[in-house]
Amino acid sequence: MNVDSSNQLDRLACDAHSTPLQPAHPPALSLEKAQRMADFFGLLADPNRLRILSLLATTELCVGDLGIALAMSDSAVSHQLKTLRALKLVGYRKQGRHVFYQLLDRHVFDLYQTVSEHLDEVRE
Amino acid sequence: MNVDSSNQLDRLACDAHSTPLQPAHPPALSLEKAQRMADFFGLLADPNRLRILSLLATTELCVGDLGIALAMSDSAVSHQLKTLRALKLVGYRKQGRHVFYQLLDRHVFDLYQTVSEHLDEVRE
DNA sequence: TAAACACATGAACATCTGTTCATGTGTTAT
DNA sequence: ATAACACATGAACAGATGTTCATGTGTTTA
Repeated sequence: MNVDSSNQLDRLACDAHSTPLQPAHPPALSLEKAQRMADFFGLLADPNRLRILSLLATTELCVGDLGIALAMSDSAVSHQLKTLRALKLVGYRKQGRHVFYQLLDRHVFDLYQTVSEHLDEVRE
Repeated sequence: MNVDSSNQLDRLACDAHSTPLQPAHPPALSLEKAQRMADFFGLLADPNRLRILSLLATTELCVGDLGIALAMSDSAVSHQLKTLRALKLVGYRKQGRHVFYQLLDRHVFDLYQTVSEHLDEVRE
């Protein structure tokens, strides 16, 4: 185990001046989990991805329809859907030459709505 | 009102082939609101910002302590706190030459926890 | 079979983002 | 007053991200 006296938590500069702290700081998030959470939030950090999700929350749609409804190129839509697919947020169903996408994870839509309401409240 | 026959929603290509759709698609999110939501999620899309928030959720801390606990430079921490301050997610209190930051918006921490649990579930 | 269609995908490119580095402001200690 | 400290901030640079463009795959129509 690591008993290096230069351990970072040993030299918290402000403890003497501030509110008493826990004996040891909970080491926040591990970098690894913080990174996974950041990646997840990053998925929702694009207006076009949010708009795609908001449409799919209402009904199943194919790539072309999404492109038209959102004024995006088919290619751009397809790239975004690939991202959403990789994270298992949307599923798809092939029918002839069309591919219909659906929202897989309602959980995501809950987040979406929570933030939507939050923004309506603060209205900074 | 707009009755332009080239209206995008008039020429949805796949409607005839797919599940019946609403008479008119809800136009998803407006680009403007989608952008505001994306900006908000973008705030949470950085591992170091999440770790800062997770520490501040436990206790008030000054810039230097955050830097040490997270192994970040004071400058990097300060830049991130500036971002969080701008969005009114954290507040601060000056005491001597220290500046103590607190979490202002518990709402954000709820989101943080929701996603944390979500990731533990799916574990892709 | 050939052409048109719906979608996927890799590469290139422009933009955004987070860090470092240098410097500035205000406070405390000598 | 001077030096050291705690923090803020602008510029610059590197890495990540989203779009376009060109092209490829599979399906339907003529």
